[in-house]
Amino acid sequence: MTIKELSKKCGLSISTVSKALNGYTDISEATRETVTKVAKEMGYYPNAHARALKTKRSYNLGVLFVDDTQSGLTHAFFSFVLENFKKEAERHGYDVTFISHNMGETSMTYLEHCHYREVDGVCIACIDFLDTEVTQLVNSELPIVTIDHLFNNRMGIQSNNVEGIRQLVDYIFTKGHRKIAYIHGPRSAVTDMRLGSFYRTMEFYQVPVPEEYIESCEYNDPASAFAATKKLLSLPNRPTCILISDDYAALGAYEAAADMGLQIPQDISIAGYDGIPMMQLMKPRLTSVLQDTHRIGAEAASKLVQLIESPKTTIPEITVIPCTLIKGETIGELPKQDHK
Amino acid sequence: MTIKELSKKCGLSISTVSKALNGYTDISEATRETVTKVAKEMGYYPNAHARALKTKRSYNLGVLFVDDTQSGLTHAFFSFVLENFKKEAERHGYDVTFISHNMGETSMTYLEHCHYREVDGVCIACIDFLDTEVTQLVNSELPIVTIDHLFNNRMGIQSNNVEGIRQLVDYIFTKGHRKIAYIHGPRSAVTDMRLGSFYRTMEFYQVPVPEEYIESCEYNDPASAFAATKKLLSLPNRPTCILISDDYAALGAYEAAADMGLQIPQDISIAGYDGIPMMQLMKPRLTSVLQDTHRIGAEAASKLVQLIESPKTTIPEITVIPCTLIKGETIGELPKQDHK
DNA sequence: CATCGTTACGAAAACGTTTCAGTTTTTTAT
DNA sequence: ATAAAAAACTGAAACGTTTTCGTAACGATG
Repeated sequence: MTIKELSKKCGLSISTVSKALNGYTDISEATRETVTKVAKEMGYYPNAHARALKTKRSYNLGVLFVDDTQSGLTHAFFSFVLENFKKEAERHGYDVTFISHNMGETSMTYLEHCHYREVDGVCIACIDFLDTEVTQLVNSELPIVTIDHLFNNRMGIQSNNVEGIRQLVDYIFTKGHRKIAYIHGPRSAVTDMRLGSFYRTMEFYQVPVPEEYIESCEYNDPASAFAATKKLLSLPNRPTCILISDDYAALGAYEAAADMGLQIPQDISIAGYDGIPMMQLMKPRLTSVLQDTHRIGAEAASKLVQLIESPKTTIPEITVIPCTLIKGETIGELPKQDHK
Repeated sequence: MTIKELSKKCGLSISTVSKALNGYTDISEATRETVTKVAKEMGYYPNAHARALKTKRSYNLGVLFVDDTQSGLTHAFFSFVLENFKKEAERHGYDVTFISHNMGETSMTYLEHCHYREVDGVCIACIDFLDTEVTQLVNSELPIVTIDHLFNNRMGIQSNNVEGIRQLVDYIFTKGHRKIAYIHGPRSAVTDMRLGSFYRTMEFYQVPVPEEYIESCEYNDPASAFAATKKLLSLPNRPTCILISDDYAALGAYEAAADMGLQIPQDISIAGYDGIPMMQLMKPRLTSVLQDTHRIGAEAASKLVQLIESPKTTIPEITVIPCTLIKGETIGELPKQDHK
């Protein structure tokens, strides 16, 4: 079912049919109607490749997503962002192509893959943003939106990490905790914001943070969080509350506590970050900061589409998505005398 | 960077360059070498759309995946299958495109989407296989592989559900349980196999299954499993062990038990199905049947590629993937006198 | 009636490839 | 040295679109 056959059925030329379908104004309403009608009847859709070849628009959005734990689509948090990105992209008529650098035998750079598939734009998330291949991509002429990292003069979507941590620490304070440890993820823009917000909030409350209360683990990796939690729990001056890099990693903290015979939240309080649904089904329900994966994904997609479809009138901007505290059940209330 | 520019650099015609890159034999080794060398230097890759237009091969595999809970990429089990499918597809030089029926304003059928993007083949998983749009796709001329459902004369990948349930029930029997209930998923090929295997195994042990021990819930839906579990636990003649449709739904059973003040596995035993990693981090670790998501995804991709690349010599066959019992900690040992 | 403006349509080039059917060059055989 | 065969290369069409430019038809205008 090509446009040629369709035009034959309509008794019109190829160009007329094409124009009728693409909203050109030099087509009478009558013929436009018949064309669209016949097209619908025959289930005609313009071939995406032919169209892409001619117009340089593939209606494909690239997604670059490479996490340390190699979880890919199974990522406990980002799979939600991706799902919503995909849904919004489809709403705008775009399909999604995952960008990688090993296609068959030959390996290509991310940028080469983008050119090869002629994606109209790229969403970059959860990756080592300092990787040379990534910066090569960012420095290209392609429309780009990044999630959780900002590049100069590029669209960026950011969850409000500063506010998230602040709310979380605030809440923990109201529960009477002062000895608060933080197991943060590897150095990155996100980690810096959260850790910075943690320090500033603690400073605001004029509570010093002992150096040994700051540990690190991999994101999305319960095993490394398990190790870090055990380390903190073995400290002579043990913290009463531990913040963990993310919800999924927090599973390692549950395990570490159980391993040392400690009850959550009676003996030790913990909190995660992300607010993934599954952790709200745990006993006890994890205290966390809910990131709005729907808005993050959808905004990323719609901003990217906007950038593609109206490059002139669209200026790169950063969009901050608010997050919400989930109180959960893993922060215990400390007796009054322990309050400062 | 088009083939035209490349040919100019090489001082050869377009056709020669094309043939040199595509392994034609009427090209001297010398020129082939220079062409490949220059191509690599310049980072040349043939434009995927132009190539697809000409060759009718897009090197894109469609994935059709629509679950009841609308979880999409976030599906606790299938995201693993998809991730492995994608990895294997990429190894063969194929990208993955998700097939849906709402692209922009216009809605197209699954088959139309496939034609529109000219995917070379489709993997169908976790969907209502009786949907007319799905059968339309299955009856098309496209290479197709299905996961967990078999169509006549089509490639199929199947996890060994019969054996999985058998092993699980066997194990539960050795722990002394006789009053075993099953919360199965909605009617489907998979459900039929598992439920059938459950009945047959129980029959083998000559243990009758009371009708009220069979409940149902949605797959991947803790809420509905919660409800079904509560129902079973409220029975006058309460079962000692409950099988749940899948691991993620089993979270609902943990909750139902806690809700009724019952300890797992002391007061009630439960088991899931799938063996998703997260449930092995729960306390207590869920007893389950581990499906080999790696092999399921990878086999689906490689069989599909085989079907695409050697249609003559490839005959549709069903591939059965073995699964493994995960003993976990959620099946309690019943005292001897309770044994039959 | 000639001219002009509109309106509606069509011819053809172009996008970047692959591939068929030549054509030129080189090698081999006589 | 010449013809034939083989090897190496090239021209051009084709894939299914979009889009520029041209033109036919037609009513309106002077």
